[in-house]
Amino acid sequence: MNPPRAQARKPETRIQKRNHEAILEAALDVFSARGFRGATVDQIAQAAGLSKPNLLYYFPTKEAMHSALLTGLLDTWLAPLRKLDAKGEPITEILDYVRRKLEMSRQMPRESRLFANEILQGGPRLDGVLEQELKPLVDEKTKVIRDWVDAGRIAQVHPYHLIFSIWSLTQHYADFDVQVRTLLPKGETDPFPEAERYLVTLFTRMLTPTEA
Amino acid sequence: MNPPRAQARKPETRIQKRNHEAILEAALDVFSARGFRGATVDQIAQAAGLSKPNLLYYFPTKEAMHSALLTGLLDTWLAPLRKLDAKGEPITEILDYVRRKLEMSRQMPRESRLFANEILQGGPRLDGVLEQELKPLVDEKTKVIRDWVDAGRIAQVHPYHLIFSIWSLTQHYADFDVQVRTLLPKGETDPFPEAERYLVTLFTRMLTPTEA
DNA sequence: AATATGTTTGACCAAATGGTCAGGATCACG
DNA sequence: CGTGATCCTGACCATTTGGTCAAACATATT
Repeated sequence: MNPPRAQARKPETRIQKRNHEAILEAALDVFSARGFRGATVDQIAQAAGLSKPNLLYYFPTKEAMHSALLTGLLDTWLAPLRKLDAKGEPITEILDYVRRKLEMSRQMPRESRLFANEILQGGPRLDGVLEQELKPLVDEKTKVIRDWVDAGRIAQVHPYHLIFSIWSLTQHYADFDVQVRTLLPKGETDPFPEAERYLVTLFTRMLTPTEA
Repeated sequence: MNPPRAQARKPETRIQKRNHEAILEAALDVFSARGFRGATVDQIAQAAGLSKPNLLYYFPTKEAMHSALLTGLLDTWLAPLRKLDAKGEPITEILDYVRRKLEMSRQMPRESRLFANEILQGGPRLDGVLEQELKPLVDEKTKVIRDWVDAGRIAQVHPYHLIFSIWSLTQHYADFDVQVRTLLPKGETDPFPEAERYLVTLFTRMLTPTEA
């Protein structure tokens, strides 16, 4: 009778699971393409193949869909950084991180745009997430990088800006996809192989310690 | 009697000029912060200190304000790239371009976000601009870079991806400002000085030809 | 089969929003 | 100072949109 809320943790029925997923999938499509305010519940409903009231049976509000997406995807989104291993070989670790992040831009451009849309507008619906989820992780990993620098295993770099640069360069290929594809010469239909080569070169040159 | 359209090119009165400017200024504020769909004419009116009908006296539609902004700002936005001089010293030229672009992110974050918002959503309101304005300029400048590479004056790099990387890295500090400021340690209130140092290092290492 | 529980929807509502309009206020200028 | 052009606004309108609800429909359980 009552909409299935996330509190009582009743075992989900098959229908619930199916529709829940269909809605989030559709919502990701629409939100990432038009932003929160630009998306309408009707559009999401149509994309999900359900009626509008039916969506609001599963999610109390449009906000709830958006927020379910954001929090649900955050872990996936941060997984590559989590894998950065203090015990690994520094340059390999960082290059692997770059590759994984670029791969995410290729495979999950909608997720990238969802976050981009949100942060662009000051992250009103992200609020605590940055402080509470992202910052601790970044603080931890910048420390790892700082140690590598101090040990002379990679060149002198500002750890935070290194991470920003990895994010910016990799996500660019998802977020600004239209622009990239418009500007690239006709022949190159898929920007990613070349992008990977470029970024690997860039970070190799940036991080390899100079003789002296 | 009739709203001042951009056709007859009548000499603008003082009032027209003042209000036109106030509206565009307000519109930039609101559009850049909330996106096209997220902005309301009322918000812009309030920000401009004018009444809603009065805005629509100067601009026929909300779209018209947005499009006036986009086309009006495009030249400013591309100016730094235009200045890239084929006759200059390659690395200096490129580093100067990076600095100018970063400076624009610092001084004109709203403009950066306006374009970002637009391109993120596939640039529905940008349409021909990318093809007709941006592409020719980029094609021209990538040619310059390619010549530098061929002459061995800078290291081997993919010219288009070099430009993408400059855009992405510099605009990141405007577009993702909230994130950058949230993550940076408390002490560093202004990310830009450190960002400049980081980017200059990065592109120096990236572009300096290797001995051999 | 009866009943309870879960799912779906057409019809509807209130608020927000882009835009209009008739008329009033103000300004430029002869 | 009078008159036509420009500028401005309150009131209004049509549409869109997030959300509600009662009732119908489906499914599981006994």
